[in-house]
Amino acid sequence: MKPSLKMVAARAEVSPATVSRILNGTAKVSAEKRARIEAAIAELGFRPNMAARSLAGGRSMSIGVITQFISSPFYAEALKGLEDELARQNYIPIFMSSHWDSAQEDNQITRLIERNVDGIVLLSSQMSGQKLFEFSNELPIVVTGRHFESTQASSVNWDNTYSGVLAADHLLELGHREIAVIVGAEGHEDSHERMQGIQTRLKESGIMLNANCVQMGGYTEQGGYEAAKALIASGEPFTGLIALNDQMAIGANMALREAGINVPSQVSLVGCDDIQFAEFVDPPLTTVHQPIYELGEQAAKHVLSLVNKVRLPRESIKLPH
Amino acid sequence: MKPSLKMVAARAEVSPATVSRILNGTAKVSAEKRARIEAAIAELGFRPNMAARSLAGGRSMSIGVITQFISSPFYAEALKGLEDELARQNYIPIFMSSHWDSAQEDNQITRLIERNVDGIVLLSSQMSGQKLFEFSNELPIVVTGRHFESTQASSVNWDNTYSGVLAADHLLELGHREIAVIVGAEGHEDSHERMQGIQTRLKESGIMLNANCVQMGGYTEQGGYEAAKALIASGEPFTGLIALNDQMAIGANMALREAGINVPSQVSLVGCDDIQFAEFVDPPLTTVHQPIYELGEQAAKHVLSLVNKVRLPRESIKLPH
DNA sequence: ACTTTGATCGAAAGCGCTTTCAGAGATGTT
DNA sequence: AACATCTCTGAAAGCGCTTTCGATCAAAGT
Repeated sequence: MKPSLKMVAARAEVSPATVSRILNGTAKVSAEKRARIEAAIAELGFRPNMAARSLAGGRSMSIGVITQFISSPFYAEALKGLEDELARQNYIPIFMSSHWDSAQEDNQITRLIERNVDGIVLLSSQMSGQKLFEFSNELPIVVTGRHFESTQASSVNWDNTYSGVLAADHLLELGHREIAVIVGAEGHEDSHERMQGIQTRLKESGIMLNANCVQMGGYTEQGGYEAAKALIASGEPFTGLIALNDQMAIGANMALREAGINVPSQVSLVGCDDIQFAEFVDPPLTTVHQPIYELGEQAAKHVLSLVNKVRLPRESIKLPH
Repeated sequence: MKPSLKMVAARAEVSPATVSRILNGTAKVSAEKRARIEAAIAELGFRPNMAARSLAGGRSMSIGVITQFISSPFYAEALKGLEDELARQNYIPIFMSSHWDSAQEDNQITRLIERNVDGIVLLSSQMSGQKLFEFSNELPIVVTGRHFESTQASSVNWDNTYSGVLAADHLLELGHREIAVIVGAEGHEDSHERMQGIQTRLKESGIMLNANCVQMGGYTEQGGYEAAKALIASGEPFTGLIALNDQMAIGANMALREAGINVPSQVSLVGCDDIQFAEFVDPPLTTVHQPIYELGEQAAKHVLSLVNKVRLPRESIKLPH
């Protein structure tokens, strides 16, 4: 059968406790025994059993990660960042999808807790602050895309306001004065912040955003497509168009093309996020790059710091663009 | 503290064994006790501890899933299919990326075994048949994108030959006689099979594929882009172009556009896979749809059947297009 | 020479479940 | 009425580790 810690101990002629100690580095062991144990481990091909470890030790060396949809192109790089950073510290991520459904999100978190994850990362969670707070009493939580802090929770985010500023600046520099925006969804902090940044800049340039020029696209290609159609149909003139994420920008691009409006000669289009596909759209999408990989990495670092109760600089992290 | 099975037992005034029995449905329990236990579970909000379960019971109710890259747009739907089907049977997937590196793949499998997964699904594994066989002696394995069978392993795949046939037929029906192909990578069964299908059809129409008209694109956008450039540079005339996956087709599309070759009026382009983004390319990509979601679902069904030693129809599954 | 201290290690008690084994009733059989 | 069969249940032994507690022995202090 599979070699167990006990067998290693027997072979190295030490007690199981000592083997455990060198496995975890929890106490000094004489060089001689250490050598014997390491030899035994190698000879037997011993690999500790995580179930037993987590039962006895109380930690599972795994972190739950909840996304809207595992394969969301938007989070692709973030997941990679998470995976890499966790692996570096010998943890594994357990990914789950909530499919934009807050009930499922709840349910998934419960399943993760049941599986003894040591902490949870929520990418763009929809959950109410109240619920979030309750969960954060049970185990360490890190959220992205919104602000949230408590003793067992922190958040990692980009400076969304600034990304709005960048998008607006780009259009202003090109000389556009009639600008339309496709926003995400109601109540999304990041959408709101980006909009904030845009409006600040426009106001500084003496431009007022007409309400007709702001449409909601729900962050999807389809939504962006429809939002752009609505903008065109509204008759409101615009020569610059900002979509608050790339997926909507791609949809909008299609709608513009279908309406016979050329990008970029007639309308300048700016997206946000710089997802992988952005460069393969025709024309390649102008977009505000966000350090997505780093977001994942930071999120990982922060849950682990909470798990290990190591103090990391705490105010919500804001990654630059 | 967290409620344990023992506490439930105490509250319901039965033995822990009986609680376990109703939890697992492993034996009949009188209606009266069942009711008491269920009440106790609800009142205490008891959730079994997976680590303990898997230590005692020998199964972890989790399946390892290895992909090249978790967020690969190609596997997006497959992962969803896996996730859904596993959830239905109360299992969870543990996703890991191998980043196209067979050493990492090895390493990840070891990490999964260490974590007591009950089975493993390999999406487009690069691993040698030998290794695969060794692992399949340790635990149930299902592979996709290649053929592999043993007592503890099976494979799920599409009928790739047929998808090649479909792509070729499409171009032939449009009247094309000069056809070029961008293939995947050396030694990839699926690429090979698709090519097989294409050549069969072309031969039937009396068309010989010139070696210059076949370029390798490594399944990436970038690779497709370069392959198309090479095709154009070769001077070989072609009016129909098949890329053996959509990502390469998207790259090829860019190269054609840059070369001033219009799609579809000058060259008809056909992709393969029907990934999410295919419809947002300009022009929307013609592609051979593959039931990717179903692939994931089937893969899940098959590992679980191996895990539970239930016999499912075994010859490798071939899903239609 | 005798107590203190410190370092290294083993015994043993769990962690929260599952599962075998056998006992106790209930039911059926001759 | 006596015996064989079932059905339901509890006691108890682990599953493979971690961790506390105290023992042991060498070095150090007085």
